[in-house]
Amino acid sequence: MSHFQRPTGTLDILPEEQPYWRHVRAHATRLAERAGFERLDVPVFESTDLFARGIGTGTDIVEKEMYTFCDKGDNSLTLRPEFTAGVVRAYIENGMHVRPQPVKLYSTGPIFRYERPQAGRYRQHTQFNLEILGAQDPAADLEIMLLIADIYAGLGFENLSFQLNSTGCPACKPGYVAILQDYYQHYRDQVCDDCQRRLEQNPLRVLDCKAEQCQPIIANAPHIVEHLCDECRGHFALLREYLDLLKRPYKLNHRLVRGLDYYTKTVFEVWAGGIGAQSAVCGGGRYDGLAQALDGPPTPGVGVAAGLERIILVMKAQGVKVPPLPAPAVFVACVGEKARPAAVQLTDELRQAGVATWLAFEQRGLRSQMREANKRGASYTVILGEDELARGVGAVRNMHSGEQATVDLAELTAWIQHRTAA
RNA sequence: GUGGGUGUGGCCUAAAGGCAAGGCACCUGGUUGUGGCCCAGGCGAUUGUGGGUUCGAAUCCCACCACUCACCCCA
Repeated sequence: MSHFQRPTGTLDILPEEQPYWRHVRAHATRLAERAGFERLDVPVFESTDLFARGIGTGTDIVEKEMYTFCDKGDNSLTLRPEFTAGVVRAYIENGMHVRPQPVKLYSTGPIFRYERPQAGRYRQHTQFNLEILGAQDPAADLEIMLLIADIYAGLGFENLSFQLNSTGCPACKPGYVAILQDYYQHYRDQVCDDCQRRLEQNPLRVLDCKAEQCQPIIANAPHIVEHLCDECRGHFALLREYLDLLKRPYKLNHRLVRGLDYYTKTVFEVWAGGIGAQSAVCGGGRYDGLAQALDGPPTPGVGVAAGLERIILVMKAQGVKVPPLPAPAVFVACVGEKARPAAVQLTDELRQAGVATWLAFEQRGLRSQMREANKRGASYTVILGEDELARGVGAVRNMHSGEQATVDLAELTAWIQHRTAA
């Protein structure tokens, strides 16, 4: 065996896996476009500085997870560790703020983060991403959440848990952080080492600590929703009112804080069971300060990113069926060198007519070719040998019933077309 | 970055210090030109890599690599 292996944390997606991928992508794309989202493709790599400034220099992603390299022009570039920063950059750079607002965009493709792989986590994974730029209305937050919920529902998912919280804005978040830090003062020597560090660097993160000794302290910690400013409180109340109106269940999770700096107001995740410890199948929220942080015009935004590998894990765990790979409609077998030109010609003719056709290569026994036709799941096998050539016909065998007919070569394509039309 | 588990043909699984065995898959034949079931044969492994112990290592020891699960964190 070759000593070449795929890089750690990457995936080969084999042909037999593709039905899942095709189905998820087609479904998500269809629903996104139905809701007025347009596709935006952004580069796989961007200036390192874009992500550092967009995501935040104190975050794990920027601190230790980026694939950063220097190109020959001595520019520091980074393989995108998420979509949002690139999408907002594209919005600003292409002057999309002069289009009718808001702009609703979807993107899909590979994302790169240098992490230790585990169930549902890879160094290269694939996201389906939605963003609404230029809308402050909580109805935009709602629309993102509804769309993502509809995508999961349409895939047949059950038992998903929607987790919702608000993390405030620059006007109220610092006040809450101070209150939280103040509360933790009393328990400084009781919390885990990680939380001692978090209290200095990223205080909100103490809330989703899983260490045993921190649980009772978290349970009694003040809730951010009780310390929001008027604007944030109103926004959050309206969003929840809409969700209730539409009878969309969600769980208010005071401990939900996300790892990226740019989030303001709404944050949410969707959790699925049965796929290991990495159970979030999507995560998102509002980022009203991001465009400005990237030197663009002040532009509110809200979005979500869904991980396709995890979605496919859920599909498998829940036994969701997907359309199978298409099998060839016709297998062209040929006996004897003299029949080959006719076989090649017939194959081309069938394909030009839109019939999925497989041609047997090499000179092999008919038995072997029939076996191959069977294994490939062909509906019909056309046998071309010297007998048939002499009479200008092909022997056409129905591989399901075993019936065999003799058909004029001139009419064969139409004959097959007629019988294989969906 | 930390910790646990696992590495034997393409895939699955035996061999517990003494000839690396079997199943699936693949190829060929049993039928001069007819698939699925059956039967026969064949191809295919320096046992993840490198060292060490031993007369002898898939097996014991060490290191590295990879996979995997979990922590951290996240899709």
